[in-house]
Amino acid sequence: MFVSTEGPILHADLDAFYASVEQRDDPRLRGRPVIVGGGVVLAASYEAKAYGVRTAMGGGQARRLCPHAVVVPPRMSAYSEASKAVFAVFRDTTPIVEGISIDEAFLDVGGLARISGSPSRIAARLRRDVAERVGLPITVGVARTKFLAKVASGVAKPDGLLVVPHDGELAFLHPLPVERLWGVGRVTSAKLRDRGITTVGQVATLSEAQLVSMLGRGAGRHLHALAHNRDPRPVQVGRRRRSMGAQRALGSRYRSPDELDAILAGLTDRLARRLRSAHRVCRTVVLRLRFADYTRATRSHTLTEATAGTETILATARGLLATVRPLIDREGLTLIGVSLSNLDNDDAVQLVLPFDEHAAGRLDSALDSVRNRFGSAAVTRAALLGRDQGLSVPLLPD
DNA sequence: TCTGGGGTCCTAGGACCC
DNA sequence: TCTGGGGTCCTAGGACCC
Repeated sequence: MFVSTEGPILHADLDAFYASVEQRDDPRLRGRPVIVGGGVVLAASYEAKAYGVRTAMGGGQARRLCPHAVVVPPRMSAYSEASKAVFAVFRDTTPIVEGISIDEAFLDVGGLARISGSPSRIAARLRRDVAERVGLPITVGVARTKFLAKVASGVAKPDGLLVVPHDGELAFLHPLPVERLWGVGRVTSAKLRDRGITTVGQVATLSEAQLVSMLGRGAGRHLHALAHNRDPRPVQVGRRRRSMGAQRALGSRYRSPDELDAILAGLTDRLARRLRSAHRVCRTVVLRLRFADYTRATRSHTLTEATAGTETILATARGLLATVRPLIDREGLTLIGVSLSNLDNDDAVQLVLPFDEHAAGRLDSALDSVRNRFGSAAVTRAALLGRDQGLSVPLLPD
């Protein structure tokens, strides 16, 4: 993992990504309101957003708001391909790229000044390159920190470019509504507004202790730092996925146990294939449920050995499902999902030592020999699995 | 307004270890 | 026998993001 040390930072965010790809690929859709996804809105073009259509809105409501919108089914492979092309442009701009999702990334352009010009010139060229090479509109925010760059792109959308100057950071930040802050969603926003706090500047007048008592330790500290424009997080290259999941909405219809089992098997099979093609293994299987009243529940089980085998994962998921039968019968299931976590590389080396009373002492010498063979960075975790398994040390090869 | 599918991170209690 | 502090892992739930 490579971590940069300097700014400035660009936040590049494709506009109405799925809808823009549809408009790019079908000229008849250009200039018209486009909604991707029928049951639920996955993306809406800016022409549709003008009528109040929003991502995650129910399809019925979206069509009522904008009856003349063109509704198209999603084409995930087209979006995935477009995303790869855009990320290639990002990496031609700077090697320090941190992908956040399919349609946005942070780029550290510190140190590029002599080669590529000022950050605003770099950002303008990036926008032009994405338009020319991929044919999509993209908004770029430029600032000294990740957080501020992200806020800037949000303010500049769509098809915009906004640079926050060093001496104008708080003047830019403090008048904004609290919902602009990354990490302030429905619940946090309601808690703040209940106390009459609506702008970032007002958040900045509160002490960290006040925010922590209002929102909890993590969120309170986070918000306090952001309101004072403190964000030391570097742009990180090569972050790896920490979990992988698949889920399916079931509607309100009753599903027999056999039907549920078949759905579970389908989800698990898909997921295990994805896991293997990513050359990863998992150790924890999580069953996700959502009920008719939209409450949620999860059940998880952690295996002693990592696996990417469909049979092992399915058997674990079935075991978890069996424990929640009564809950399902009582509440009515509307969504079922499986998520895999505790991921590792499938070529991680496992070093197993026989267990005895001297094992803990021997572990140190074993680790030393492993460090000598693979380098010190190779040792990522040491776990005592129990007497039967002995000591197991999963390793990442160089 | 009745909500898809994919993720991240945090919290908190309990088990277990030193 | 009772007491303590510190750490990791597992499980479950929740907020938030795109």
